[in-house]
Amino acid sequence: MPGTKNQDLRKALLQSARELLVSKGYRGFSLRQVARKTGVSATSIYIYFENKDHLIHTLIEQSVSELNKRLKIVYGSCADPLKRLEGFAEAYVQYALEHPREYQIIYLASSEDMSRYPKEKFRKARTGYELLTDTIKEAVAKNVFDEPRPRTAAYTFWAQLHGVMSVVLAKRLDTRINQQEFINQAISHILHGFRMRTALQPQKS
Amino acid sequence: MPGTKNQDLRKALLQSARELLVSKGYRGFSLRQVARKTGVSATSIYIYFENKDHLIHTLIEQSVSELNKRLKIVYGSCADPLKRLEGFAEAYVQYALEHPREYQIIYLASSEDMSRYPKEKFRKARTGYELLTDTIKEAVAKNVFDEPRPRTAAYTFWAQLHGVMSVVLAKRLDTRINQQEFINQAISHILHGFRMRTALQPQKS
DNA sequence: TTTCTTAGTTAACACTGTTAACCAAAGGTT
DNA sequence: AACCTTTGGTTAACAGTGTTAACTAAGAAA
Repeated sequence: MPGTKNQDLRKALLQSARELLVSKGYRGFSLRQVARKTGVSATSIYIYFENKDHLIHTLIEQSVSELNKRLKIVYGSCADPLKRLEGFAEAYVQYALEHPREYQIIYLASSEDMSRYPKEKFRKARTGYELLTDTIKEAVAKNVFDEPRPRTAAYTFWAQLHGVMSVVLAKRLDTRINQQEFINQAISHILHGFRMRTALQPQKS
Repeated sequence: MPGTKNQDLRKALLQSARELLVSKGYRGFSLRQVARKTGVSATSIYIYFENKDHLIHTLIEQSVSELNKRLKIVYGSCADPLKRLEGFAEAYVQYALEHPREYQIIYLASSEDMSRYPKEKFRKARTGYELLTDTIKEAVAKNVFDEPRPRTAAYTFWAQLHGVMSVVLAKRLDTRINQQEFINQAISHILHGFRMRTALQPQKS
């Protein structure tokens, strides 16, 4: 029935897809299951999405904008750049812990086996970086940081955070290490790494 | 022919598998292709490996021990703990850049869709962490670091490095950012984050 | 010589993503 | 009203996947 607004089915497919991805993981995720769950034939998916990768890209896009939304809130509610940076880190971590599967698929896009993540969506993903870059610039202006390349620094910041969370989510931590403590220590280290570096050279033995 | 030492075919399978994984990526990797390339039927693989995951685990194990070998060299050839730490970072980065596909499959093991990476192989993977932990302890002893939990710190160090390299390899960097410069800055930040933290609080505006 | 084990095979199952061919309902045009 | 075209969906099929079951041939052991 062409009567039904096509966007309805599209949304339903995305919803089913997300639920399946979250419950079964990426490996156990198939288009045919998505179709079955939605009560529609498998090929209908191709009316709304170019292919499997495109569907997943759309899922990722949603997750990214959810994460960015949280970052924007922090940005708007924190005046001090250093505190704001800390807030970014906490929001990021919180999102990753609350939605581990979603978080992981965000970074799935890049595992190069996946067809290239489209430029346009990539740009959208970058708004988070821009908030971060601005914050770092502010910190530099206030002489809290000494950072010649704020944009690069912003990427460094995210990259380090991502590494930490990917280790946590992969449950690759030594069992003797407390997870929350690990995260806290990592955030502290990361922030500390951005501090004014007077006298970089340590005392030689 | 039972005459052929079964380890020969096993090795040949692993070799084909590695080449395919490197050339086609994880997505385009299939057991049947491995078998075809090796000139054997697909089901023969199941004589030497429990299943696809187990084959990949073995590949990962090899890569991990290659990486660990490089780290051991650094460990043995660097007296100063701080320089050694830097050497670890460089060796790690170099390995990731030289063998990007291999590096990526190491971290593939954890993407949780994959069947659990066996404990025993996991332990082997930890020898790298131990070298690192020792080095950090040394640095603490020399009063270069102030680190209450060296083991946690070691994980933090790897996690951050991993984040950096995974961003680089996923080509997720803004085109305006120079890759090598990004890596260098990241390493510098990471090391800096471990430095003695006297006067942690910044001047408030 | 007969039996047993080993290393390998082929055939088959139940899936997968994706395409081609088809169909029915709705809308617009004459 | 009658026709055509588009839209949103279907079923059937293709080529490929991981994995299992049943089988076979070669060598070792009895």
